[in-house]
Amino acid sequence: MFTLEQQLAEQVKQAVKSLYGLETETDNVQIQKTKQQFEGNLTVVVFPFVKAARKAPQMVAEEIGNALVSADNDKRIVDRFNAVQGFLNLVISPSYWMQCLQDITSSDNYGMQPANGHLMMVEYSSPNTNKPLHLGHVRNNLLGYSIAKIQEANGWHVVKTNIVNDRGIHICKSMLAWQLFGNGETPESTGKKGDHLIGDYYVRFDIEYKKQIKELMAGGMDEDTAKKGAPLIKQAQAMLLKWEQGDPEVRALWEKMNSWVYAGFDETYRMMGVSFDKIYYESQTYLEGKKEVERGLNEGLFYRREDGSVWADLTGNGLDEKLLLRQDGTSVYMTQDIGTAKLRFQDYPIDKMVYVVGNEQEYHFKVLSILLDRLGFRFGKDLVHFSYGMVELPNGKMKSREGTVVDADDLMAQMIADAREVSKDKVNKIAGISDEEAQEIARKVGLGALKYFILKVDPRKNMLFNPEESIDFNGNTGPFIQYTYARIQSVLRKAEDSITTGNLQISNDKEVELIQHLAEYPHVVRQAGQEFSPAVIANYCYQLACDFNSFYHDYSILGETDDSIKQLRLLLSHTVGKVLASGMSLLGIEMPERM
RNA sequence: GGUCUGGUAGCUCAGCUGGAUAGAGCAACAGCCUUCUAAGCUGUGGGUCUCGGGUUCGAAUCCCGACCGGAUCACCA
Repeated sequence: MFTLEQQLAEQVKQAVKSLYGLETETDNVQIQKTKQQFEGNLTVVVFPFVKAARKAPQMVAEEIGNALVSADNDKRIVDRFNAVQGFLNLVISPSYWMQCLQDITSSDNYGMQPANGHLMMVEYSSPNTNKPLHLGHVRNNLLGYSIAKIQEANGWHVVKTNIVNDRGIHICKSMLAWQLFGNGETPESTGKKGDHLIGDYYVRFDIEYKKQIKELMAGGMDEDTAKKGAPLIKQAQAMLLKWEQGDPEVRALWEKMNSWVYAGFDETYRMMGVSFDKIYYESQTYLEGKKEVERGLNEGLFYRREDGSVWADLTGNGLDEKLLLRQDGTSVYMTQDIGTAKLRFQDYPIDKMVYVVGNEQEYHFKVLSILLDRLGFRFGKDLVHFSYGMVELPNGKMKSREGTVVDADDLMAQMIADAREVSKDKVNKIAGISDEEAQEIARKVGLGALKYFILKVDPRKNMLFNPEESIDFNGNTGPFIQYTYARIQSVLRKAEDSITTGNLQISNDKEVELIQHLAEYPHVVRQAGQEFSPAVIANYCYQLACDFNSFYHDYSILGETDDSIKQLRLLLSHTVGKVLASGMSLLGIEMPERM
């Protein structure tokens, strides 16, 4: 099936050929949506043909317009036109639009591409196990989940994965602080989520550590020596060493504390509505990475310095030299990522690997790509680093240690509470609704507001979040779109017995605009996939909801007396609801049936 | 300093593969509920698209330069 644009482009191509003898490609025919202030649905820009025609733009537009209008009956889709300078505004015939609406309505999985037989793995979230998730992770999780959904819609078989950074000095710090100051506290004994409890001890470590540094410096030591020599950091490093040696006591403590954290993360993920098909743990992949580095060393791809550390020379790639193994033989971030990549490609027939990681790590992924390629992994060269921007607060970046982080659990709870509060102001809305249902609606709306707020902005750009100002529920927001959907469902519920399969009749421009908008959905999904941009979907849904609300305000659906007009409006409303729900689901946003 | 990236209304953001008079939301102001859900609709005000050159029929959009901001260039992750 050809799109309207494709059909028109073909016709313009023919017209230009017969009128001016100019051979052109349909790709060169510029067609855009007609601006609001002119009559028409689509506009052909005729400037490119002016030269060959040797006529004024206005004249060229009119000649092409006439050719389109006088096309054979079976091909004729242009009802009439108007030409404004070099712009040929086309009014598409109502019969085309009605057929279009019916095609959209009757298609299953409208906007979704058929399976392409390829597997894409999307890595996102990737938390450290020493503190709870914050707003930065929220953006990562929402983007990762949405990208996975969008690529699925574009025909990929997607495997969502998570690499948990469960080992290293950071978790040892929490473990040590808990051992020293914890008095055996547990999530059960404190009523705290496990990740928050561990986070508290991570902070506690830092406080005690700073105290020691201060004391040492008061005793005349310089700062650097104090930082390196403080007993606490020595103890933490000793603990890490024991961990690497497999010391049973340390391992047992580590297992216990990580299990608390995972229970906490699970709860956060569940509330956020994200999930994974396969989770990797760095404690299980870093050794594989070391093996690969050793192999590379033996094959002469890397080199060892005198101090025993192992490096990759990337100067030939325009980069620097990169450390792969420390002089004590322990692995670094890069080593682990190599190991993780290897295991993943052993586990799955991956055609495309996507890493959803902040733009601060662009250098890292550039290097990873080169190293994997050098090690002979065919997937290395074209791995995708989906690099997104930071979430900034009014006074800059979030800093864990300065207590300026916005906690993910708190934020979601706050959003839901706000949504509950807002709905209380809406009296006489939904009579006789149960408490549970009201809470469920508040959950969808609160989370919808948060998710939309984050996903509507271009992922590549940094975005600002002001904790002082609550996230809106009016205007260009998730709840606005959810509300539009709920309204539609309300109408459809009431219309249930008056839906027939009678004739359809278009009766105004707003209906046409809506159909035209609906027809763009598959293209929007494709574009979002190509650009890795949930924002494209979000903006589309907003526009569609705007158009529908305007239509809804101006015309009665159930009150329409002409049955064929009423049937068209019902069908149109139904389909708008369907597409809105589909689009929002690609953002991981649920739609309430009423609100 | 090298590399990457951004600068559009008071604020948050669209638009950026060149097209008509640059769009939304929030905030401000003024209207619209005995009628399908007012979390809605309509209107008013608000802009040297950072600045300067260039490319062309046409530039917020492409190119060059400047200024300002952010990221990165760790034996951190």
